[in-house]
Amino acid sequence: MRVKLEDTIDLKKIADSGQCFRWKEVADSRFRVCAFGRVRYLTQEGEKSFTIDCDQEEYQTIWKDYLDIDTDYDGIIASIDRADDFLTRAGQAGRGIRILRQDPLETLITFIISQRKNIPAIKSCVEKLCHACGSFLGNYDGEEIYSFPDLMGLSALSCQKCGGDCCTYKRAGLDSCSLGYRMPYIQDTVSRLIMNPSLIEYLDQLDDKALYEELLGFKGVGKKVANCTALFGFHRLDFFPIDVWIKRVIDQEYGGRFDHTLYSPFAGVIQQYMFYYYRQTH
DNA sequence: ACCCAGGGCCACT
DNA sequence: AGTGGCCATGGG
Repeated sequence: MRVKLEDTIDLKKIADSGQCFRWKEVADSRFRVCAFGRVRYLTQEGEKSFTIDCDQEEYQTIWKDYLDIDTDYDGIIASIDRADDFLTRAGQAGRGIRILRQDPLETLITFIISQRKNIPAIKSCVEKLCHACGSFLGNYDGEEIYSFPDLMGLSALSCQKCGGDCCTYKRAGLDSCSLGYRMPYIQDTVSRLIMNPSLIEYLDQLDDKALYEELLGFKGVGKKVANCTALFGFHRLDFFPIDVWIKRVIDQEYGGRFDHTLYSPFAGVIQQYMFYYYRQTH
């Protein structure tokens, strides 16, 4: 079906924005997206329109929320301080980026993995993890696609028999999915969630401050990963993750100090524009 | 071979 | 509260 919006959407920029790691451009302007155990193709039509291969009902119940269609991103760009030259340019460059409403578990695990990896390495690591303990969804573009594993699948990571380097990997012909020293972090997080199945639901209803503190309680989750998880996995648009790239922006463009609270409650959106723009130009 | 990556933990002050 | 060494792995 074809979708027309009031607001701008740019699929390529979203795919390159570092918030999601399972989008693949399979042809010009055409993206294969795997989320919520489904595989769909999104194709850019105009700057405010795209197509998706699903019916109206599925779009309304799943993908409209996922793509955060109800948030006015052009309005956020319009609110950027014109006196801030860098941010004005970043906002223009990033027009069309949206903050996806991604699955909280997938986001948490993925950003624990992300530490000390570049984006291509994160992508290949996540794909290995999906292949090792996700569900087979079908063949697409000549590739076997697997869902991001649920808690049951992830629990294979701490299989008692195999002591972590699990039989699931052997079956998939993989080693430890390149998780490296993050393996025990993931295992600990997964076991906490299995012991408390309503924990995600609980986290979701906390306010920003309380959510942040709770996220910091997971092993392997520090300030940066907690910020990314809150922003991308719980759609808390006011979180402002500071990674090596944003640190460079702040140091080189703002003399070491940038007050993101100026853009509350959308500081996280501003952060995405900075991140995207700076990476495009350096 | 080399450098670094959407960092966090732990042991020090 | 702030700092520095260390961590496992792979992409460029």
